[in-house]
Amino acid sequence: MGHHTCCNQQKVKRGLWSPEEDEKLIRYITTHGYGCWSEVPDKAGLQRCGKSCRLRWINYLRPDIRRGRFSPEEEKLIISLHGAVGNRWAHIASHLPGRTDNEIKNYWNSWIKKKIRKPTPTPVTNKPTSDQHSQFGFYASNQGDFLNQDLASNPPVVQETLFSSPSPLFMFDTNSLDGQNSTTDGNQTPEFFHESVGLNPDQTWHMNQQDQVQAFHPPACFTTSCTGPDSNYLSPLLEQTIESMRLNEWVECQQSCPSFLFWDQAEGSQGGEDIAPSSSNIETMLSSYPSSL
DNA sequence: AAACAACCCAACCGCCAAGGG
DNA sequence: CCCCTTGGCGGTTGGGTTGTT
Repeated sequence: MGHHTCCNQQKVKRGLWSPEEDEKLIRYITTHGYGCWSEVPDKAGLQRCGKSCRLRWINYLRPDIRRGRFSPEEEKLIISLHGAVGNRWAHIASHLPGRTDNEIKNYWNSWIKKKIRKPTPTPVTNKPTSDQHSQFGFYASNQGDFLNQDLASNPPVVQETLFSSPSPLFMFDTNSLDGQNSTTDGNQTPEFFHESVGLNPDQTWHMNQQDQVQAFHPPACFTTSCTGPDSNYLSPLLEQTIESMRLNEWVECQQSCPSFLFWDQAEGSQGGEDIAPSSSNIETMLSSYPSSL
C-alpha cells in the first residue's frame, strides 16, 4: 500500500543486518563507492532495499563512524545545540564528527530524558512532567554543576538544578542581541528583562548598547514566549546567574553560567521561526565561547 | 528462578525537497 | 509545468537486553 516501491518487494529482507550482509555492503561500497543507492542491493548481492543499505552504511558501517559513549564535551555540545535548534538531529550531528543523527536522537530520547526526569524527593508545586519539559524544549547546561560530572552518579542534582525552582522563567529574545533579522518586537525584551531580573528602577537596560550586549553575551540566549506552566520554573543556577546580572557582576555571571540555551521549541515549530535565534546566531555564540562547550 | 517492567537502540516509516525526464 | 525517483530527515516501532520484584 505504501508508495515506496523500494521496500515493497516481497523478496526484500528486513530487520537486523547479519554480519554477512554487512560484509557484502562494506565490500561493495569500499570498492565501488556509492552513487545510486537503489542500485546497491543488486550489485552488492543484497536482498535489501537501497534505502536500507544507505541507512546501514551511514549509521553503522562507514569507516569514520565513531561509536561508544559520548564524551562530556559531546554531551555538552548536544545539549547546547538542542537548546538552540531543537530536534534537528542532522544539524546537531554535523557538529559532532563521526556521530550520526540517529545515535544522537536515541541518546537524547533515552539518556538525557532520563536525567531530566523525576523522581524528586521534595514535592514541588506545579511541577511539570518530563514530557512537558521536552515539549517546551527547556534545557540548561552548566559546566561545573552538571555536565562535567558523571551524570549517572548524580541524577538528583541534575533534576533539582534544572527545574525545582518555582521562580518565573526569564526569557530573552536573542534577536535583539545582534539586531539583525529581528522580525519580532524586540522592544518588549528589555522591559521583560528588566522586570524579570529585577533591576533597580534607576538602572536601565538598553539592548542597543554594545557594552551591555557584550556583557550579557556569555550566559546568552534566552528566548521569548513565556507561556504555560513550564515557564514557571527557573533553575537555582539560572537564578544565580540572573542575580549576577542584576549586580552587573558579569565575570561571576559567566563563571556561574558559561552556557545556557533556552528556546521555546514548541513556539518555533508552530511557525514562530522568526522569534527563535537563528542557527548562525547560535553558532556564532557557541564559537565565541569554546570553553563553555 | 521466573515473571514482569523498563529501557535501549537499530531499523523502519512517512514525509518532504531536489532534480531529472 | 507534471510526474517519478531518489536521498535526507525526524518520528516511531518493536525486539532484545537489563533491571526489578
